[in-house]
Amino acid sequence: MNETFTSNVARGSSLYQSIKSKIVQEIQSGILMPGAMLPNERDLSSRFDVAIGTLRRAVDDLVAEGILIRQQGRGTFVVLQDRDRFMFQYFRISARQGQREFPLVKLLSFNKARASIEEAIALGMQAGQPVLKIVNVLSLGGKPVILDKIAIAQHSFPSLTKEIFKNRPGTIYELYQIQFGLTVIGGVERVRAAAADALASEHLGIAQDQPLLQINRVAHTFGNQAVEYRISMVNTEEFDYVSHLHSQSTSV
Amino acid sequence: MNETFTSNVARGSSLYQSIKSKIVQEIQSGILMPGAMLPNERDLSSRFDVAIGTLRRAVDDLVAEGILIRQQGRGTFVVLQDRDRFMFQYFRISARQGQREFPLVKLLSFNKARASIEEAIALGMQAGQPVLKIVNVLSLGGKPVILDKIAIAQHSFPSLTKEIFKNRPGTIYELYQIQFGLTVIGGVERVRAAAADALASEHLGIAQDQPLLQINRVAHTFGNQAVEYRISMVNTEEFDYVSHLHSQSTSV
DNA sequence: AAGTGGTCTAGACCACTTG
DNA sequence: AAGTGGTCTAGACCACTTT
Repeated sequence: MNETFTSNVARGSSLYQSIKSKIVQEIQSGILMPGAMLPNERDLSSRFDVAIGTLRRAVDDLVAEGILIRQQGRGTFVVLQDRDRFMFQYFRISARQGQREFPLVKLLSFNKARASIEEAIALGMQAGQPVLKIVNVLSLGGKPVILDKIAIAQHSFPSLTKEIFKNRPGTIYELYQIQFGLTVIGGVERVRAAAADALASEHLGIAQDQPLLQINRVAHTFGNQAVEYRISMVNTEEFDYVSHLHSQSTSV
Repeated sequence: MNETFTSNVARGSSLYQSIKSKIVQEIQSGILMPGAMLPNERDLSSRFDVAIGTLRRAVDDLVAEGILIRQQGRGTFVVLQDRDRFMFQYFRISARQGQREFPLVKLLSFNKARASIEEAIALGMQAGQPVLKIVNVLSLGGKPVILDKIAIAQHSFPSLTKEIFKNRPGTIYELYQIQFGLTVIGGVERVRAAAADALASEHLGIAQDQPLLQINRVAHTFGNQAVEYRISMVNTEEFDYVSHLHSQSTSV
């Protein structure tokens, strides 16, 4: 009944899967910018030549995956990596007693270097290729609590300079998304305990060998492609890493 | 058009929400036992007097929440807290190099005690009320890696003895579910770094003051009611706590 | 009032699993 | 072959937000 579709052999095999892929492609290609509103569901369903229920099924999935956001009465939008998103999805450090708080981020260093084996594996590249290495200190309640060491492949961020990074108006992931077209849609974190090294000791104002939480995060964009490798050292004297146990799904 | 419904003023306000509640009630009341197969969707939709799409929407939600599981061609089942479920949802410790592995659990102690303030807050009870305190050592690859200290309210597990606990055929959550009708459906974990104390040092075979990962978990059943408070001390020399960052939902 | 997403219906047909 | 869940249709009407 549908002779006009072009390539329904996208992902999985069902119709709504292929519509998901088409919407994602429009985001990746820049047709749908971060924060942009999608056409309404009736229009979208007729444009894709499917029933509205099928269109909604596709959008349901993308909302569940954190790629789109629906607001009844207003519209459906491409997710923006703003502060709210950051706090909701990517910042799990929370005061043991008291409110959740947005951290103050201070740049310590911004360097070009060659990827170590560990970084190369995490970022899916060859060891020795150029990476940008950034170190930040994050403060909560006025005190330095987290030391973040970020590694990103230089070829993904060709024009990024220390000044651009430092003067970004929003979050780091917002910079990736708006300036470089790389939308972070998820990540995997491996958490362990480690003794504070000299750098952490100095910038977090703690004794060397104090137990810290080490979080190794690989953040990825569509197609499970790695965007950033980040090692966070967290002083958990007054803060916890909070995680919710629920039945996962994972896809895209 | 529907004059036979009894109490659609259950949760939220929509029809599918009230059907969710009815199914959950049948699980809680024991009409639907863990592992049991639900009637097929056509029967269920006519029993609840709704369209099949509405019935499916309700079941969709319960599947996403980890309460039901669908298997195409076979049926829909009440989730059983077996080993697969445990590994999938509740055991996030993974070897840094190598396969994920089911731990060998060894009982260290099983005692009756009075709830500390911390335990009382976690379990939603009064400090000083009776709790059961259980200590386990979990081994991976033949070596002791995790020390688990469990606290549960005695009034929720009236007939539980050391022998019953020790001789359980399956997982701990399976015991809670089948013997005591308490289905764990989720939990919140607060993770931090801590130095090994004497008990951890002794049973994990490590130096005192070695950095360990401490995981404080409150596991809950329907209605966000706390079932268990568990503190895990993990030797992360060879293992990580693995967590996936995705857009959460949370409900029930 | 107009425009958006949210709920619900009443089917048809497809894909998968099992006896 | 019979039974299960999965996909898809083509609407109607409700709830919410904005102008």
